[in-house]
Amino acid sequence: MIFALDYNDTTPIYVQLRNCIVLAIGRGELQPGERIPTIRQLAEDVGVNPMTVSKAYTIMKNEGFIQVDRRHGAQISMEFPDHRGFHQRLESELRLYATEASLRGMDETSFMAMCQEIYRNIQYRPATGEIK
Amino acid sequence: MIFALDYNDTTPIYVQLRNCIVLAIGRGELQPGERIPTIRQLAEDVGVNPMTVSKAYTIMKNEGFIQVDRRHGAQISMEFPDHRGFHQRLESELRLYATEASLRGMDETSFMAMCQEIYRNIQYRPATGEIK
Amino acid sequence: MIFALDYNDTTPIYVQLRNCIVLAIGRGELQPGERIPTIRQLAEDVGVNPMTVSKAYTIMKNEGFIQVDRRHGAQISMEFPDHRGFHQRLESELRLYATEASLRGMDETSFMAMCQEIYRNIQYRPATGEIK
Amino acid sequence: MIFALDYNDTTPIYVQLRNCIVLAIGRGELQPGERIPTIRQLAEDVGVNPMTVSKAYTIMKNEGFIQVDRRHGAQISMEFPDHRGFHQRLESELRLYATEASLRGMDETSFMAMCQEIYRNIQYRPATGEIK
DNA sequence: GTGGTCTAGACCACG
DNA sequence: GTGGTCTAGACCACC
Repeated sequence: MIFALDYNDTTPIYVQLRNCIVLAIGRGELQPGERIPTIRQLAEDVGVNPMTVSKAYTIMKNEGFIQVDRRHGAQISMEFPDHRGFHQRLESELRLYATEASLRGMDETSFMAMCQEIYRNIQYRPATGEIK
Repeated sequence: MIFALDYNDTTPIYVQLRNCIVLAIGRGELQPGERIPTIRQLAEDVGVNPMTVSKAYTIMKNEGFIQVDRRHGAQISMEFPDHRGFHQRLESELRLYATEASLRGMDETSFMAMCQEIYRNIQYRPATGEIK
Repeated sequence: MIFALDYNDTTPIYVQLRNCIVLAIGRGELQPGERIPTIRQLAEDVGVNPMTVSKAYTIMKNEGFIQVDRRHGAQISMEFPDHRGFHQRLESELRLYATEASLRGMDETSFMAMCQEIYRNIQYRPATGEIK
Repeated sequence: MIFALDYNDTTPIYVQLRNCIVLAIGRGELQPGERIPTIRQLAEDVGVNPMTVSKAYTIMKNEGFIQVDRRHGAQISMEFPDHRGFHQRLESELRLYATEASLRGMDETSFMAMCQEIYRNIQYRPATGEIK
């Protein structure tokens, strides 16, 4: 597993790791139930401090993205239940970005096209629930 | 002018201030060309150090949201030209949030409805006519 | 006489005024010996404080660009003798900009072409001394 | 690393620091990829407040001259991409200085000679080959 | 250890 | 009056 970390970015490394894994699930590269490397292994692979990976795993566990089993290491969760406050956080972030896009001249059509194109590019579909 | 600052949030105060002002423009509460408080005034209003407000004004000036006139303090820009790299930043942020929404079970219809509802709630519309 | 002042620029207004007049001489719009408006007149024309124009006139007088005569107001100098330290200042400023241009990928040919094109666009030629 | 700061100059210290570093890159004294002192170290070396150095680093980071790595401090960028508006700024500055030089009697030959001599003195050359 | 943020208070140039 | 700069010193998150 290899990730593109940007040390010049102010985003903390452990958040970048978390984002990379979430995006990898979205792209279908990581499947629900799939094992992910141990903390030490991943730390070595991407060349960061194990503490940093540990922090990333901890928040992903808290967010419900991964399951940590002492015997089997960690694996991607089988499903991702709604997380407290996610809906609200999503709304407030979307509002901020939509506002900036609008101010900078992006009209509704372009904005919606971008949203749709991005959403449809996501490979992951929930295992439960019908696919529309 | 009163803003809701969250000191428990790790987001720096000056970024929170910047976001509040961008959102206020989007809501139509701040009009292009309208004066905004002086650094000292806003600092006193929200109870922070003037340097913190100054930093917020500096980045908003660099981003093109406000103009700073040595004589009269600052005002909202008349137009907001595209900013270096905004489109790319928007895309990568949207992808991250869309992915997380999808993982948590939000289908395309719901996601698009949310995006549209948020965009349509923005009051600001770019000036497309002649200068009055 | 009308100048394009940029209040959003951090360059002091009186320096902007000074630069505008120097450039106007270079473009041939202001001729050596030509009268320029009184402080009050120019202040009214461009809409700034008379103190600001006064400051601009003072430095231009010190730099040798204008002559201030109590009876006739001010006028463009007939010649512009070398000013203490100008050569050194020119060199150090050119070095800074040339360096930045080089770092950003501008090669010698492009840089020299730009310098020549700019110099040849200057209309003013000294009254004394042969034209080569 | 030692810099010649001029406290009588109105140019802000952090801009002077920035200019010193840009010039040092141009002279080849600082190589792309090379580490530069930590904020605290440089602050101590030149005898200014760390916040002043921090501001210099921030603008150099924004301008693309350095990269800041949370782990190891800062280093000179490997390449210096074009910066928004630099070309235009260069042109307007060159025009102002070329005009003043012409007014003061510097003919085209002398001016071009000076430009060329300065450019050729720059040691830095953009990497055009493969990455070693 | 690093850079980033914030404060309190001072001084300055500008207009 | 304004914004801009600088200091001294503190605290924080990150690694």
